[in-house]
Parts: sequence; C-alpha cells; structure tokens
Amino acid sequence: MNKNKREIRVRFAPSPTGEFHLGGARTALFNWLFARHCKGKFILRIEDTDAIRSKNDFSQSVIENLKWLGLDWNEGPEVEGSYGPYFQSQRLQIYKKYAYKLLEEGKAYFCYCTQEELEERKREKQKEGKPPKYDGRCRNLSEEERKHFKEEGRKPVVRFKVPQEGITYVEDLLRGKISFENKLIGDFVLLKSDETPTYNFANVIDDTLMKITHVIRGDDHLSNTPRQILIYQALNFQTPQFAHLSMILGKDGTKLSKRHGATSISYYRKKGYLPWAVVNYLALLGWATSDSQQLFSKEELIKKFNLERVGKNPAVFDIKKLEWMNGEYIRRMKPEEVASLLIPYLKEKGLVKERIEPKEKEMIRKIAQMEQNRLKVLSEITDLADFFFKKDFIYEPKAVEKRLNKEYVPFLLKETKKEINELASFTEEELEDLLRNLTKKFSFSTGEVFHPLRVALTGRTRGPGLFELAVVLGKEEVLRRIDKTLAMFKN
RNA sequence: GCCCCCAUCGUCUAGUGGUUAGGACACCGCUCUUUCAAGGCGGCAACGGGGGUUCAAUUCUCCCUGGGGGCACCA
Repeated sequence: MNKNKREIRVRFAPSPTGEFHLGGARTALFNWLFARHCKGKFILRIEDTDAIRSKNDFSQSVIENLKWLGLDWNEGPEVEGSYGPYFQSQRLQIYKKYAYKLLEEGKAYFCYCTQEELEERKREKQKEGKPPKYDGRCRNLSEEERKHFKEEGRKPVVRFKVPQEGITYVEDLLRGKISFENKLIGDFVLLKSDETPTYNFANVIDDTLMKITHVIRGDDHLSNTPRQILIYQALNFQTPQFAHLSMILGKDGTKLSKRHGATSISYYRKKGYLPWAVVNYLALLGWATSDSQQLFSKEELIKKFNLERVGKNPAVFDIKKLEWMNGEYIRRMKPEEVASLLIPYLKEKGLVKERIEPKEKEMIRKIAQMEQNRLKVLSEITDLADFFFKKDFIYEPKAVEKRLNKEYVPFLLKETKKEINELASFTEEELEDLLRNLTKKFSFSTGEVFHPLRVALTGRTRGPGLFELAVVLGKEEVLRRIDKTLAMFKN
C-alpha cells in the first residue's frame, strides 16, 4: 500500500426512522465492499438528529441486521473508534460550534420566519409557478427587527447564505461532472430552532471530522450534494469523492417501498434467506463483472468488486432471482448445516420440541438432505416436511383421489405391509427390492405401487424419494401409516 | 412548475463505431426419474423514438418520449 495515499474511509449513515430495508442494505454493502476491496475502513454512523422520528429500536435493527449480513464495521456503535461518538444525537455541540462559526463569518444568519409563514409563502410561490425556494427575507434583518422577533418569543433557525450566482459542480465517480446553478438553491437551514442540525449540515461536519474520503450513497441525495459542497467550501473543508448509486425499484418501476411487499431485511431473515444470498443478490443490483458471473464467495466478491463497474441505471428488485440464489446456496451447504438452520423453524411450528435428542437431530439431518433441493427459503421446510413429524398429518384430498381411490390399493397395501413385516432390517436397498419384486409379482407398473404408498406415508403426491423417506420414518411408523390408510377404506 | 439523474430481452446485466448483440433469473419444451424438485440439453426474448456525425451507429452527439429522484426546521 502506498503510504502517501490517504487511507480509504467510507461510511454508512442510516437514519433510524424505520426498519432497515433492502435499499439501505445495498448502500451499506457497496460501501463495505469498497472499503474491504481497498483495505480501507468502513464506518457506521447513526443519523438520529430527527428526535421525533428516530427510534432506538430502529438503530438496533440496523446494527443487528448489518451484523447478520456480515457487513462488519471498523468504527461505529459497539466497536467505537477515534472519531466518535457515532450517533449524531451525541454530537449536537459540535454542529452548534460550526454553525456559530459560519454565523460569525457572515456565511449564515438567524431566520425568524415561522413554519406557518414559510408554508404560506411556499404555497403562493407554487401558485405563481415559481420555484418554492426560501426568499431570504431574514438575510439582512436590522438589529431592531431581530429584537422585535426575539421579544415575540420566536425561536430562530440558522440558515446558510447560499451564493446567488455561480455554478456548483459535483464531481461524481459514477456520473461524471454535474452542474447546478446556485441561484436555484434557496438559503437552507443548518440548525433547526431546537438547535439540532439538519441532514445536510450534520453530514458535512461528520464526514469531514470522521475523515471520510468517499461518500457512496443513494441517488436520492444527488441534488443535496451541491448544498453540501457549498458548506464544505464555506468551512474550508476538503470535499470527499462522491458516488451516487441508483435506486432500487419495485416491480412497477417506482422507488422500492412497502407498497411492493416486504422490504425489511428482518423479513428476509425470518423467512429463511441466507445472509450471503441476500448480499450476493444485492451486489448484482447495479454491479456486474465483465463475464456476468452470478455467484461469488465473500473473498471473491471483495476481490472483484470495484466502483468502476457499478452501473448508473436503476434496478428493479426481483424476488425470483433472490429465491433462486438462496436455493443455490442452500443446495451447496452440508446437510448438517442446513439441518441446524432448519431447527428454529421446526421449533416455531411445534414440529420438534425445544430440546432435541441426538436421534432426532440425525433425523432432521436426513430430512435436510432430502429436502435440500426443494428449499428456496428455509421457512418452507415446515410445509414440505411436516408429515415427518406429525402423526396426524393431513391426507391431501387430491392426492387421495388420484392415487388411493383405486380398487387394487387396499390389496396392495396389505401385501406391502405383510412383506415389510417380514423384513429383517429396514434399509433403502431392501425396501426397494421388496417393492420392485412386489411390482413384478403382481404385474403392477412401478407407478401403481409407488404412488399409492407415497400418499399412504406422506399424504401427498410429491416429495423426497420413497425409500429414503420411509427409512427415516422407520419400519414401525411406516406400518402404522399403512394401517391408518387402510382404515380409511373401511368407511 | 423548476432542477438533476437514467434508458440493451419481462427482470438483473455484458458488450462493441462493423458482433449470429453474450450471460443469469423467470418462462416454455425435452431428458433423467416412483412423484416433486434438483441436474443435463434446447427454445422464446432486447438495443424507446427522431434528427445529426460517419462509408458504417445499439455504441458518439442533440432533441423528444418514458421512468426515477429532489426542490422541508426528514434524512
């Protein structure tokens, strides 16, 4: 590494005003990948300056879900670091200090307009078809006017004096040079009347103080960037590099939101998506290798990821592809790994007890092995495999109709039962031999024998291989289920 | 209304001043098989429109259209 080069420092700066969602996760991921790729630092900063909307639970949600995804941070909550605190609500004095500095230098001013007044004027502007920007009327208040407002008990905000001529350029790593006319930007608020900072202000102060080199964030912040650059300049701060990621959209092409179904990371976690599948999928939303590789190991992804190959067009979130990818990763796991991930779902549905006996654990391992190919998300296991655990599983009416309601079935089941009874040991091979012989002996087709037996044992027409499934159930249970089925014919 | 961004199969994308425009998901066949999956094989399917530049534009440029985002004492 080049010692002369500044260390790469990026941050993920969520505001805890809602559940941690896919869009946030993608932004976090790209920052994390960039940091890891460059051997830099990834910093987590919680932007909780909105006292009303911010909730501690949401901060916790971000922290837990980032951990779950495996996106570890070098500085931030829990790990701390040299540039903390990492909650903006604990840095209020810092923002105040810089706001007063700007005030003293005449680059900002107190504004006594009330929110009602502002809204009123904004509405008028819009009616006239004019841009709804602040008119700057408090820019040059006389001492007297200021005194008057104070006596009225008005609490001022601090506004930034936006130069009303010139152009501010945003040099974006992904989009190139973008220009904004300053005169289109109104004097915006730095400090609210309760002396907490606004996003644009706190962001600049913290990114500077935390020595952030690259600001990688959503596209929705692009038009905020000139405002921030103006603050950087006023404070004589060096601007970081910017990279604005395009948004993730829902199926209808609008910004992904609850309207499109589940967007929270915790939903995907609960549903049984593997963290790495989510990461891998999200990485492909706006980034690709030249060979369009789909599946990456963690090391591979870190190695191959770079900002240059990040696309600039918005990407539609496609759950089908995520499902496929998740299934792909489930299939690649060892059965015992799958089994241990499955257990919480089985417990939740009461299919297994809190305490799991070794024998039961082995059974779950075999079930995991059998169902691995069928699982797209882990939670599906309870629907796929409940019959293994429930003595009173449901016989699907359609399955009964299609496979059991045949003249020959009672006879077949009785014969099967008789022969199984005579079996010395109960292995897949023996069972297969037995059934195939039975097929030959009575001139059945394979299907005629296998299908009804599957329904008798599982209540359904689809599922794992018949022999392996039967062996997992065990001889005794198999016989019991055949009896149970036989009993159905008596009615 | 104003400002900014974006534009290749249905979706995620690769790609080039001249290509049979490639891959992946989804979808549809076939195959394997006791079923369903998984697997294997194959198929369908795209350069938004109009000007320019050029011998040649999907690629460069302009306009339009479409989509998205922003214009808060929210972030």
